[in-house]
Amino acid sequence: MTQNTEATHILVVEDEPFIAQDIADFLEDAGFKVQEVCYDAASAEESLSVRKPDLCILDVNLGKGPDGISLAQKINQNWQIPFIFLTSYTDDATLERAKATMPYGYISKPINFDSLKSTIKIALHNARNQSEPKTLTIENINQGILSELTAREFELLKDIYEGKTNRQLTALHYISLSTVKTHVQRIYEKFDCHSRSELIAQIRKILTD
Amino acid sequence: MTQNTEATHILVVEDEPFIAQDIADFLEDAGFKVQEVCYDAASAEESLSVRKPDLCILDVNLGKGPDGISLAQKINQNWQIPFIFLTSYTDDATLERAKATMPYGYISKPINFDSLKSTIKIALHNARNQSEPKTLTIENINQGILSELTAREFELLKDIYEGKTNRQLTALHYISLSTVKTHVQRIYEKFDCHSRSELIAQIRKILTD
DNA sequence: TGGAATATCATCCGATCGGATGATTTCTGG
DNA sequence: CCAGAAATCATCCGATCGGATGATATTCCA
Repeated sequence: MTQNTEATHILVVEDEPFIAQDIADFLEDAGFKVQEVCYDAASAEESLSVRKPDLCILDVNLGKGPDGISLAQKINQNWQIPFIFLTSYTDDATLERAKATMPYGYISKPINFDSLKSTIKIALHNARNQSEPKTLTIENINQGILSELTAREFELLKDIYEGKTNRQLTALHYISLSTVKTHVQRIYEKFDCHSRSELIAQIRKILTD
Repeated sequence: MTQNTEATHILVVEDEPFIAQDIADFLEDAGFKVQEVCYDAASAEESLSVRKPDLCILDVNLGKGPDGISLAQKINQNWQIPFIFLTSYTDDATLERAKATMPYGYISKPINFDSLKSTIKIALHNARNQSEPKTLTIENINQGILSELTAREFELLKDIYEGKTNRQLTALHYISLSTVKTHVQRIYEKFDCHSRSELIAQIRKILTD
């Protein structure tokens, strides 16, 4: 039950090598795979862009350079990977900044490894069961349909999703009614549907999974 | 910043009186209001039904009687209050059960009060910023529109939201096309809109706030 | 450079929709 | 019991939509 078919990859970002090694050792013992141990935000970003871990453990304080919180913000922006903060002292101002990044957990030093393990498992579980509603992007839509939408078709799609009529689309996109209709027909084909409301229902389904 | 206009009320459920008192003392020091300290699940339920705290701290093991995890399930079912688990030992089977309740945090004994405080603050923040998408109920809809929908109109509305055409509605609800159209017109009036897709967009707006 | 993909516009037609109006039958609360 | 709300069905009409077909311009990559 602890071991899945695929091991959970964890990225550890901790500037103190002794502590970093302690954590890494514990994680391996607990059955996780440590993707990498990074001692600063820059190398962590490098590691993140190369291969996405399943979870990150971030020390809030990382010596010189960007701290763990700004790294967390980048994770949210670019990779949406769950992360857990680790910190040696907790002043309220820092905590306020940390809260805004919506961490999946928070562990204060000295580390209680029992807490760490549980927090990791719960973070992974919550992340998996979250299924955050996707945003309406052409990538998300194209993954859910037969043939891919073109950029222009997607532009129209966004407005259709907002309830616009064909006539409104002509004004919004400076094209003739004929053109709108042609695009709409192509969109219907790609979604394999036959009305606006059916289309919207399908989009919603794709976005909410 | 730590102190809001209204203090945060916390319910502590912990069967060991010494530890319970430690926690309560710490919470008060940290600026929280301890609503009550309960030594078992039954009295905790009592306290919950009388007055909803802002957060619960639940020991997983509560001696005899229901444990903290089954209490957590009831909280999810009835009150949707964020809670944090507290536990003295962490066996995997228990952790599996705990994960399913989607706790906002997990602290292992011996308690690191710094972690506890941070975890509480983050739990409260996450709970507040969740804004779970409302479900499509007649109550939620009626709160968002001018004149209230009737039960029948709402039944049709649900299918329209799913992308059904008027003709499909006749089959689904065993009524004539005329009747469907009359209902649909009433719905449009109440939403102050003029097409299906506009209606759907408005519903989505109401549900996602 | 030349074809494929994309974006644009047009015409025609039947289906469906949106809207107005009016009528009958329950159902329900005072 | 009665008035009003709710649900049902009908007819008529113009607007819009969905679908088919065909044409031209632009862009972009091989």
